[in-house]
Amino acid sequence: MRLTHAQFRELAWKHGLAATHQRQVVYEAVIASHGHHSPEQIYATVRLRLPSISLATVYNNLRLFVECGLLREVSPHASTLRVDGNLRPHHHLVCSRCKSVQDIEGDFFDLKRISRQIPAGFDLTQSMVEVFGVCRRCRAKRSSRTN
Amino acid sequence: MRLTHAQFRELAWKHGLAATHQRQVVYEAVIASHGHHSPEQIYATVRLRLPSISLATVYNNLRLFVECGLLREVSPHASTLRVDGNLRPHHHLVCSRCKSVQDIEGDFFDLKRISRQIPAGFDLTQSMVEVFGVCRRCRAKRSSRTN
DNA sequence: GCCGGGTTTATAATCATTCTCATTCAATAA
DNA sequence: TTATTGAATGAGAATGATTATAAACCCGGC
Repeated sequence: MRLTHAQFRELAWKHGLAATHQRQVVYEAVIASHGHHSPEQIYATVRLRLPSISLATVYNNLRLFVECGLLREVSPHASTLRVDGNLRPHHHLVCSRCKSVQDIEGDFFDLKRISRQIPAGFDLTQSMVEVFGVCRRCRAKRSSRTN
Repeated sequence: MRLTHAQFRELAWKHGLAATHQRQVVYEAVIASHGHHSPEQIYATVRLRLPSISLATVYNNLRLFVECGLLREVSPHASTLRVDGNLRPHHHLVCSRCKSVQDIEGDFFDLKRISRQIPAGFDLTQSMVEVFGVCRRCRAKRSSRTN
Protein backbone atom coordinates (compact mmCIF):
# COMPACT_ATOMS: atom_id res chain seq x y z
CA MET A 1 0.00 0.00 0.00
CA ARG A 2 1.25 3.44 -0.95
CA LEU A 3 0.40 6.65 0.85
CA THR A 4 1.00 10.21 -0.20
CA HIS A 5 3.61 11.91 1.90
CA ALA A 6 0.92 14.20 3.29
CA GLN A 7 -1.18 11.22 4.36
CA PHE A 8 1.76 9.58 6.08
CA ARG A 9 2.79 12.80 7.77
CA GLU A 10 -0.64 13.18 9.26
CA LEU A 11 -0.66 9.56 10.43
CA ALA A 12 2.79 9.88 11.96
CA TRP A 13 2.04 13.13 13.72
CA LYS A 14 -1.13 11.74 15.18
CA HIS A 15 1.12 9.22 16.90
CA GLY A 16 3.84 11.66 17.87
CA LEU A 17 6.43 10.66 15.30
CA ALA A 18 8.34 12.71 12.77
CA ALA A 19 7.55 11.73 9.18
CA THR A 20 10.75 10.65 7.50
CA HIS A 21 10.98 8.97 4.14
CA GLN A 22 12.45 5.79 5.64
CA ARG A 23 9.61 5.53 8.12
CA GLN A 24 7.03 5.85 5.41
CA VAL A 25 8.61 3.10 3.30
CA VAL A 26 8.94 0.77 6.29
CA TYR A 27 5.37 1.37 7.31
CA GLU A 28 4.07 0.81 3.81
CA ALA A 29 6.04 -2.42 3.52
CA VAL A 30 4.40 -3.83 6.64
CA ILE A 31 0.89 -2.74 5.69
CA ALA A 32 1.14 -3.75 2.04
CA SER A 33 1.85 -7.43 2.50
CA HIS A 34 -0.58 -8.95 4.89
CA GLY A 35 0.94 -11.35 7.33
CA HIS A 36 3.30 -11.43 10.26
CA HIS A 37 6.68 -10.11 9.37
CA SER A 38 10.15 -10.41 10.79
CA PRO A 39 12.52 -7.44 10.70
CA GLU A 40 14.67 -9.23 8.13
CA GLN A 41 11.75 -9.78 5.79
CA ILE A 42 10.72 -6.15 6.07
CA TYR A 43 14.31 -5.08 5.52
CA ALA A 44 14.43 -7.11 2.31
CA THR A 45 11.23 -5.54 1.04
CA VAL A 46 12.21 -2.02 1.94
CA ARG A 47 15.59 -2.35 0.25
CA LEU A 48 13.89 -2.77 -3.10
CA ARG A 49 12.85 0.87 -2.81
CA LEU A 50 15.62 2.19 -0.51
CA PRO A 51 18.75 0.17 -1.20
CA SER A 52 20.83 2.17 1.26
CA ILE A 53 18.60 1.78 4.30
CA SER A 54 20.20 0.29 7.39
CA LEU A 55 18.83 -2.73 9.19
CA ALA A 56 19.11 -0.75 12.41
CA THR A 57 16.70 1.81 11.02
CA VAL A 58 14.17 -0.93 10.35
CA TYR A 59 14.52 -2.21 13.90
CA ASN A 60 14.32 1.27 15.41
CA ASN A 61 11.23 2.19 13.50
CA LEU A 62 9.42 -1.08 14.06
CA ARG A 63 9.96 -0.63 17.77
CA LEU A 64 8.69 2.94 17.59
CA PHE A 65 5.65 1.91 15.59
CA VAL A 66 4.79 -0.77 18.12
CA GLU A 67 5.32 1.60 21.05
CA CYS A 68 3.06 4.24 19.61
CA GLY A 69 0.39 1.76 18.56
CA LEU A 70 0.79 2.01 14.81
CA LEU A 71 1.60 -1.71 14.64
CA ARG A 72 1.06 -4.65 16.95
CA GLU A 73 3.70 -7.07 18.11
CA VAL A 74 2.87 -10.74 17.66
CA SER A 75 3.57 -12.79 20.81
CA PRO A 76 4.98 -9.98 22.93
CA HIS A 77 7.10 -12.19 25.18
CA ALA A 78 10.40 -11.81 26.90
CA SER A 79 13.21 -12.45 24.46
CA THR A 80 14.33 -15.55 26.30
CA LEU A 81 12.96 -19.10 26.44
CA ARG A 82 10.54 -19.82 29.27
CA VAL A 83 9.79 -23.27 30.50
CA ASP A 84 6.86 -24.54 32.55
CA GLY A 85 6.79 -27.69 34.62
CA ASN A 86 3.03 -27.56 35.10
CA LEU A 87 1.59 -30.10 32.66
CA ARG A 88 -2.01 -29.83 33.82
CA PRO A 89 -4.17 -27.96 31.29
CA HIS A 90 -4.01 -24.28 32.03
CA HIS A 91 -3.62 -21.01 30.24
CA HIS A 92 -1.40 -17.97 30.52
CA LEU A 93 -2.03 -14.36 31.16
CA VAL A 94 0.83 -12.32 29.71
CA CYS A 95 1.61 -8.64 30.23
CA SER A 96 2.51 -7.05 26.91
CA ARG A 97 4.72 -4.50 28.64
CA CYS A 98 6.73 -6.26 31.34
CA LYS A 99 6.30 -9.75 29.80
CA SER A 100 5.30 -11.31 33.12
CA VAL A 101 3.33 -14.55 32.89
CA GLN A 102 0.72 -15.82 35.31
CA ASP A 103 -1.28 -19.01 35.13
CA ILE A 104 -5.03 -18.89 34.79
CA GLU A 105 -7.17 -21.84 35.63
CA GLY A 106 -10.68 -22.29 34.37
CA ASP A 107 -12.46 -23.14 31.21
CA PHE A 108 -12.90 -19.90 29.31
CA PHE A 109 -12.32 -21.28 25.89
CA ASP A 110 -14.75 -23.34 23.97
CA LEU A 111 -12.25 -25.39 21.99
CA LYS A 112 -15.07 -27.23 20.22
CA ARG A 113 -16.38 -23.93 18.94
CA ILE A 114 -12.90 -22.78 17.97
CA SER A 115 -12.31 -26.03 16.10
CA ARG A 116 -15.20 -25.30 13.79
CA GLN A 117 -13.63 -22.01 12.73
CA ILE A 118 -10.00 -22.92 12.27
CA PRO A 119 -8.42 -24.37 9.14
CA ALA A 120 -8.91 -28.09 8.65
CA GLY A 121 -6.08 -30.18 9.99
CA PHE A 122 -4.94 -27.81 12.74
CA ASP A 123 -4.52 -29.95 15.82
CA LEU A 124 -5.73 -28.51 19.12
CA THR A 125 -5.28 -31.62 21.24
CA GLN A 126 -2.26 -30.17 23.01
CA SER A 127 -3.50 -26.63 22.80
CA MET A 128 -2.81 -23.73 25.07
CA VAL A 129 -4.25 -20.26 25.04
CA GLU A 130 -2.44 -17.08 25.95
CA VAL A 131 -4.27 -13.89 26.74
CA PHE A 132 -2.31 -10.66 26.39
CA GLY A 133 -3.08 -7.45 28.21
CA VAL A 134 -1.47 -5.04 30.64
CA CYS A 135 -0.87 -6.05 34.24
CA ARG A 136 -1.89 -3.91 37.18
CA ARG A 137 1.63 -2.71 37.92
CA CYS A 138 2.37 -1.61 34.35
CA ARG A 139 -1.00 0.06 34.05
CA ALA A 140 -0.29 2.10 37.18
CA LYS A 141 3.21 2.95 36.02
CA ARG A 142 2.20 4.38 32.65
CA SER A 143 -1.40 5.32 33.22
CA SER A 144 -0.76 8.78 31.83
CA ARG A 145 -0.10 7.37 28.37
CA THR A 146 -2.98 7.28 26.00
CA ASN A 147 -2.09 4.22 23.96
CA MET B 1 11.12 -31.10 44.71
CA ARG B 2 13.55 -33.96 45.10
CA LEU B 3 13.20 -37.38 43.52
CA THR B 4 15.11 -40.55 44.23
CA HIS B 5 17.40 -41.52 41.43
CA ALA B 6 15.20 -44.56 40.77
CA GLN B 7 12.12 -42.36 40.43
CA PHE B 8 13.86 -40.04 38.02
CA ARG B 9 15.27 -42.90 36.01
CA GLU B 10 11.82 -44.32 35.52
CA LEU B 11 10.43 -40.94 34.51
CA ALA B 12 13.27 -40.35 32.07
CA TRP B 13 12.97 -43.76 30.51
CA LYS B 14 9.28 -43.38 30.01
CA HIS B 15 10.17 -40.40 27.81
CA GLY B 16 13.10 -42.02 26.06
CA LEU B 17 15.90 -40.16 27.83
CA ALA B 18 18.96 -41.44 29.66
CA ALA B 19 18.91 -40.55 33.34
CA THR B 20 21.98 -38.49 34.09
CA HIS B 21 22.65 -36.68 37.33
CA GLN B 22 22.66 -33.29 35.59
CA ARG B 23 19.30 -33.99 34.02
CA GLN B 24 17.79 -34.90 37.32
CA VAL B 25 19.01 -31.74 39.00
CA VAL B 26 17.82 -29.54 36.11
CA TYR B 27 14.43 -31.19 36.10
CA GLU B 28 14.05 -30.87 39.85
CA ALA B 29 14.98 -27.21 39.70
CA VAL B 30 12.20 -26.49 37.21
CA ILE B 31 9.56 -28.48 39.04
CA ALA B 32 10.51 -27.26 42.50
CA SER B 33 9.93 -23.58 41.97
CA HIS B 34 6.59 -22.95 40.38
CA GLY B 35 6.61 -20.33 37.70
CA HIS B 36 7.95 -19.73 34.24
CA HIS B 37 11.68 -19.97 34.14
CA SER B 38 14.40 -18.78 31.83
CA PRO B 39 17.46 -20.91 31.17
CA GLU B 40 19.61 -18.44 33.08
CA GLN B 41 17.41 -18.65 36.16
CA ILE B 42 17.47 -22.42 36.07
CA TYR B 43 21.23 -22.38 35.57
CA ALA B 44 21.63 -20.22 38.69
CA THR B 45 19.50 -22.60 40.74
CA VAL B 46 21.20 -25.72 39.48
CA ARG B 47 24.66 -24.32 40.16
CA LEU B 48 23.91 -24.28 43.86
CA ARG B 49 23.94 -28.07 43.74
CA LEU B 50 26.22 -28.65 40.73
CA PRO B 51 28.70 -25.77 40.59
CA SER B 52 30.52 -27.19 37.57
CA ILE B 53 27.50 -27.63 35.28
CA SER B 54 27.68 -25.91 31.93
CA LEU B 55 25.06 -23.49 30.68
CA ALA B 56 25.01 -25.45 27.43
CA THR B 57 23.95 -28.55 29.36
CA VAL B 58 21.04 -26.64 30.84
CA TYR B 59 19.98 -25.48 27.37
CA ASN B 60 20.39 -28.93 25.86
CA ASN B 61 18.36 -30.61 28.53
CA LEU B 62 15.60 -28.03 28.60
CA ARG B 63 15.22 -28.49 24.87
CA LEU B 64 15.11 -32.26 25.25
CA PHE B 65 12.58 -32.06 28.07
CA VAL B 66 10.33 -29.87 25.97
CA GLU B 67 10.70 -32.11 22.92
CA CYS B 68 9.78 -35.24 24.81
CA GLY B 69 6.91 -33.60 26.67
CA LEU B 70 8.39 -33.55 30.15
CA LEU B 71 8.10 -29.75 30.23
CA ARG B 72 6.12 -27.23 28.24
CA GLU B 73 7.55 -24.23 26.49
CA VAL B 74 5.83 -20.99 27.35
CA SER B 75 5.08 -18.92 24.27
CA PRO B 76 6.50 -21.23 21.65
CA HIS B 77 6.99 -18.54 19.05
CA ALA B 78 9.81 -17.84 16.67
CA SER B 79 12.77 -16.26 18.40
CA THR B 80 12.49 -13.24 16.17
CA LEU B 81 10.21 -10.25 16.43
CA ARG B 82 7.00 -10.41 14.41
CA VAL B 83 4.96 -7.39 13.60
CA ASP B 84 1.36 -7.13 12.46
CA GLY B 85 -0.18 -4.19 10.66
CA ASN B 86 -3.73 -5.43 11.13
CA LEU B 87 -5.15 -3.36 13.99
CA ARG B 88 -8.69 -4.70 13.78
CA PRO B 89 -9.47 -7.07 16.66
CA HIS B 90 -8.44 -10.55 15.70
CA HIS B 91 -6.62 -13.50 17.17
CA HIS B 92 -3.75 -15.72 16.18
CA LEU B 93 -3.41 -19.40 15.60
CA VAL B 94 0.20 -20.42 16.21
CA CYS B 95 1.90 -23.70 15.39
CA SER B 96 4.01 -24.84 18.32
CA ARG B 97 6.40 -26.63 16.02
CA CYS B 98 7.04 -24.46 12.99
CA LYS B 99 5.95 -21.20 14.67
CA SER B 100 3.75 -20.17 11.76
CA VAL B 101 1.02 -17.67 12.58
CA GLN B 102 -2.40 -17.37 10.94
CA ASP B 103 -5.16 -14.94 11.75
CA ILE B 104 -8.47 -16.19 13.08
CA GLU B 105 -11.55 -14.08 12.95
CA GLY B 106 -14.56 -14.64 15.11
CA ASP B 107 -15.62 -14.21 18.68
CA PHE B 108 -14.50 -17.31 20.52
CA PHE B 109 -13.53 -15.66 23.71
CA ASP B 110 -15.87 -14.33 26.29
CA LEU B 111 -13.66 -11.55 27.61
CA LYS B 112 -16.33 -10.57 30.15
CA ARG B 113 -16.21 -14.07 31.57
CA ILE B 114 -12.43 -14.08 31.54
CA SER B 115 -12.36 -10.75 33.32
CA ARG B 116 -14.18 -12.21 36.29
CA GLN B 117 -11.49 -14.86 36.75
CA ILE B 118 -8.30 -12.92 36.26
CA PRO B 119 -6.46 -10.93 38.92
CA ALA B 120 -7.91 -7.53 39.66
CA GLY B 121 -6.32 -4.74 37.71
CA PHE B 122 -5.24 -6.73 34.68
CA ASP B 123 -6.26 -4.66 31.69
CA LEU B 124 -7.81 -6.49 28.77
CA THR B 125 -8.87 -3.45 26.76
CA GLN B 126 -6.07 -3.97 24.23
CA SER B 127 -6.12 -7.71 24.60
CA MET B 128 -5.20 -10.34 22.08
CA VAL B 129 -5.53 -14.09 22.31
CA GLU B 130 -3.23 -16.67 20.80
CA VAL B 131 -4.19 -20.28 20.44
CA PHE B 132 -1.36 -22.79 20.15
CA GLY B 133 -1.56 -26.16 18.48
CA VAL B 134 0.04 -28.08 15.64
CA CYS B 135 -0.60 -27.10 12.05
CA ARG B 136 -1.60 -29.56 9.37
CA ARG B 137 1.80 -29.66 7.72
CA CYS B 138 3.69 -30.34 10.96
CA ARG B 139 1.19 -32.95 12.01
CA ALA B 140 1.67 -34.80 8.73
CA LYS B 141 5.44 -34.50 8.97
CA ARG B 142 5.77 -36.04 12.40
CA SER B 143 2.60 -38.07 12.66
CA SER B 144 4.60 -41.14 13.68
CA ARG B 145 5.64 -39.49 16.92
CA THR B 146 3.53 -40.21 19.93
CA ASN B 147 3.96 -36.97 21.81
C1' DG C 1 18.79 29.12 2.93
C1' DC C 2 20.37 28.16 7.82
C1' DC C 3 20.20 26.05 12.46
C1' DG C 4 19.29 22.62 15.92
C1' DG C 5 17.65 18.49 17.42
C1' DG C 6 15.96 14.36 16.05
C1' DT C 7 17.13 10.54 12.49
C1' DT C 8 19.97 7.58 9.81
C1' DT C 9 23.96 4.93 8.77
C1' DA C 10 27.75 1.81 9.59
C1' DT C 11 29.76 -0.72 12.70
C1' DA C 12 30.76 -2.44 17.19
C1' DA C 13 28.79 -4.52 21.10
C1' DT C 14 25.60 -7.41 23.51
C1' DC C 15 22.59 -11.11 24.54
C1' DA C 16 20.57 -15.65 24.00
C1' DT C 17 21.38 -19.82 22.04
C1' DT C 18 23.79 -23.45 19.48
C1' DC C 19 27.91 -25.79 17.93
C1' DT C 20 32.41 -28.19 18.40
C1' DC C 21 35.20 -31.41 20.22
C1' DA C 22 37.88 -33.48 23.77
C1' DT C 23 36.66 -35.68 28.01
C1' DT C 24 33.59 -38.23 30.97
C1' DC C 25 29.69 -41.08 32.05
C1' DA C 26 25.55 -44.36 31.79
C1' DA C 27 23.86 -48.53 30.36
C1' DT C 28 24.61 -52.94 28.72
C1' DA C 29 27.16 -57.22 28.23
C1' DA C 30 30.73 -60.19 29.87
C1' DT D 1 32.41 -56.05 39.14
C1' DT D 2 34.58 -54.63 35.07
C1' DA D 3 34.95 -53.51 30.21
C1' DT D 4 32.92 -51.42 26.32
C1' DT D 5 30.68 -48.02 23.55
C1' DG D 6 27.76 -44.59 22.21
C1' DA D 7 25.71 -40.76 24.37
C1' DA D 8 26.21 -36.73 27.51
C1' DT D 9 28.96 -33.10 29.43
C1' DG D 10 31.96 -28.92 29.87
C1' DA D 11 34.45 -25.01 28.09
C1' DG D 12 34.65 -21.91 24.96
C1' DA D 13 33.97 -20.45 20.17
C1' DA D 14 30.45 -19.39 16.79
C1' DT D 15 26.07 -17.76 15.32
C1' DG D 16 22.01 -14.96 14.86
C1' DA D 17 19.05 -11.37 16.49
C1' DT D 18 18.93 -7.07 18.44
C1' DT D 19 20.75 -2.78 20.53
C1' DA D 20 24.23 0.87 21.36
C1' DT D 21 27.44 4.31 19.61
C1' DA D 22 29.00 8.11 17.19
C1' DA D 23 29.50 10.76 13.12
C1' DA D 24 26.93 12.45 9.18
C1' DC D 25 22.50 13.87 7.64
C1' DC D 26 17.79 15.68 7.11
C1' DC D 27 13.22 17.72 8.59
C1' DG D 28 10.85 21.56 9.88
C1' DG D 29 10.84 26.13 11.89
C1' DC D 30 13.04 30.68 11.53
